[in-house]
Amino acid sequence: MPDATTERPYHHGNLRTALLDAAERSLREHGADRLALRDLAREIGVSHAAPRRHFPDRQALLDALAEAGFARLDAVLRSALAGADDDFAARVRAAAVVYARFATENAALLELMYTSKHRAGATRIVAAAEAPMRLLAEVITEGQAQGALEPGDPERIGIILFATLQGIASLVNGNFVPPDRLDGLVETAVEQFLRGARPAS
Amino acid sequence: MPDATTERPYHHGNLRTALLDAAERSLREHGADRLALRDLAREIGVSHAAPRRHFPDRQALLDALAEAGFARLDAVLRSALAGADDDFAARVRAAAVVYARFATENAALLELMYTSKHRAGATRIVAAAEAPMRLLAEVITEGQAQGALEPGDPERIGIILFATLQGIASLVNGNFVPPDRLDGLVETAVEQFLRGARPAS
DNA sequence: CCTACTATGTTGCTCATGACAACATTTGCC
DNA sequence: GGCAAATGTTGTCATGAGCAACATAGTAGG
Repeated sequence: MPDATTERPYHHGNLRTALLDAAERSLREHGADRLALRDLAREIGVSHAAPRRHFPDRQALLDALAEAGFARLDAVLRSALAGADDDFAARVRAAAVVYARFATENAALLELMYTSKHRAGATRIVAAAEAPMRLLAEVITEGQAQGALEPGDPERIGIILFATLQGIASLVNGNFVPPDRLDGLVETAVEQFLRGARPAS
Repeated sequence: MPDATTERPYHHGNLRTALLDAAERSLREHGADRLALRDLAREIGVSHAAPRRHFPDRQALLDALAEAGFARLDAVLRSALAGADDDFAARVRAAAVVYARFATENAALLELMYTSKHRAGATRIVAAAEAPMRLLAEVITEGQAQGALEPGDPERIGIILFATLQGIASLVNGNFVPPDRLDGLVETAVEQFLRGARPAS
């Protein structure tokens, strides 16, 4: 019987979600290294072993966070593109700005997302990453159709754009470049990209 | 008195270096997460508390590894550039290829190097990173002098090149892109960079 | 030489965490 | 209603980080 005052039913209801939420906050505040399952359990008010019912081990939770991160990134990008002009340059700019913002506002999460190395079972993460990458590739394809871009494998070109943005964000997140230079760098990168990948006149 | 057979003098001689070496191997084999000071101590044959005399805590060791990593990267880049042609495009290509190789052959180390977030005292790492960045900027400056590049802050342009390469390596290291595409991507990225940053004709 | 003094290692703790097992309570389905 | 699967709980173990007190080895003056 639940205690009327503390209101703690035996079953939490949706511990999994609560864990992911708490984990994301912890990630943001303290980084992945200091994220402890037991902390989350305490914070939520369940026993220290409860998380195990939803995530076999710590890494599984981190993987789930990364996976969700890519989904969110995809959503954010899609939303930005939906609101953007039809002009190819404008669309690339919009995507780039949004990506950069997402990447710097969720630095620790980004790290998690791209740090799948050394785990065999990162298949889900890689799959989740395909959505935003395909999205970029689609934008590229549009650009090629508009004649703004040289022909060629759109995926390859998209990957390079993706990589450039990720690299810039990574340099900012690592304090190698002051944050106030972010926008300028992204802008220059996009300009160069547009110039470098346009058809030979 | 040292035991003649086990040959273990009370003082190791240069534990610090031994620790860094062992740490780098462990990093390469198991990743930063599973790097344990006690493991290193065991492997080297000293007591579990010995590392503390050289690194106040685990993070300090990781920081030292990252710092050394940037030094090595700088050396590798310098060496590649020293052996490269005077031609600007050739120099950029050489640097890019070497960077990409270093980054993918030392994936876990690279991660450490760029993951200084969330630590206040990462000053040394950031400082160490300046060497290779300056090097890139110098190459850019040369290119501008040769007229192969548009004028403008060489640092900014160098950062973008740097970021692009880092991003590509990161995507490969994270298994988001198959390793055999690395060379092609780097090449394309360099071509686009050279086209995108050259002076408006 | 011999005596501090400092650097470097060692032993022995404490504490936290992840992982696991055995048990308890719900929930839902037949 | 009753049984099986979910979901939580308590208890335990192994491991590692960090700290303190102690031991040993170089080293620098006197």
